[in-house]
Amino acid sequence: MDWLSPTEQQAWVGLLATASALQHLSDRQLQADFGISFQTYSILAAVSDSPGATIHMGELSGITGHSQSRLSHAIARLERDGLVSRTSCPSDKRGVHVLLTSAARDLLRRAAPAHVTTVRRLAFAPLTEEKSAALADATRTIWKSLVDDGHMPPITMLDSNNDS
Amino acid sequence: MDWLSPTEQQAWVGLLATASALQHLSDRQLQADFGISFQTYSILAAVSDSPGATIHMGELSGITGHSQSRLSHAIARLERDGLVSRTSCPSDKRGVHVLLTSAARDLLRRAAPAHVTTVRRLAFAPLTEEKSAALADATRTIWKSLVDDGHMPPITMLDSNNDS
DNA sequence: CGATGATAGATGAATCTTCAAATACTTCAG
DNA sequence: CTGAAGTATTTGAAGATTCATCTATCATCG
Repeated sequence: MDWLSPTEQQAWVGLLATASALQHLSDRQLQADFGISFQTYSILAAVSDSPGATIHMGELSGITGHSQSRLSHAIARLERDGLVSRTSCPSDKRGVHVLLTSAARDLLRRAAPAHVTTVRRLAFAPLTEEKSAALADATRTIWKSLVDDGHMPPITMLDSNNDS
Repeated sequence: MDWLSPTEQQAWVGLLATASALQHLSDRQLQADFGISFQTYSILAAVSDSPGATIHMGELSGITGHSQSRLSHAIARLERDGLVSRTSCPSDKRGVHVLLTSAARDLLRRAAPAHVTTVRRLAFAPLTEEKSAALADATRTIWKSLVDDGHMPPITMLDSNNDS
């Protein structure tokens, strides 16, 4: 039985610790400046970025990586707080369309720049262009392998070809 | 206002999504094969790896990245389940030493190889040696910056003194 | 058509995490 | 030596997530 090599162990611990820390710090910033969690921001951003600014629960669950149940509870809270609305999908009445309210669009417009600035400062300011690319490459490679093995669904943004 | 560059955006999404997926899958494996969560494994491993196989709550909190409160609750559950014991530190009676029970040492001995195998398979099998090193390097660089800015405490394993 | 099995989502209970105190001990200033 | 301030940890309640289950809809086939 062999343990991980020193490099692998650093990569493993570094990956988990760094991702967790960055998410935590982003959360703190969003919470402090706009009173919303990172989760809320991610969900709203995902809905906003989808064509027609509306999206099925299932797709949203895939994009955000949340379980259906978790997403359902989260969307229920967002609906209660007046940030999204749900409408039954006309073509498939089992499905549900999630739609941003104008309050949410407003919030997103105000929060996005500060959030991007925070991510830049915390995650990318210390990295050279090459290191950022290497990070993107390594994580994309792992993700692709997870998708190929059927462990995870594909994420458009992480597909091998670059876009703009 | 500028958004992230395509590379940065891929690195950002990739980092968060990959870390979350890997942790989730590791958790599933540990849960299925040994009935313990990833969190439990991490805590037990951290205690086991510390000199004397005993550690203060505060240090453990730093190593695992959990808040003190969360750790306190988690350790209480582990104690209830017979995996750790707590003893008051003799030199500073505010402090608490956490100690593994023999059941926990046993569990860890049995679970470690399978866990390592899972991590290898999911995270490092698809990566070349260079990509693993690049991942370690990028995350270490970010972590160092977070430490320098006072956002996070240093982690010994991520200190820069190693290969590279 | 009506039964069968799959899919999308919602729900409640149990579990876990977070947040704001509370407790207990230590340190230091006066 | 006393009290004030700081440190290490715990606690309880509120909020979030998970797990198993439930409802409603769809798709297929006889």
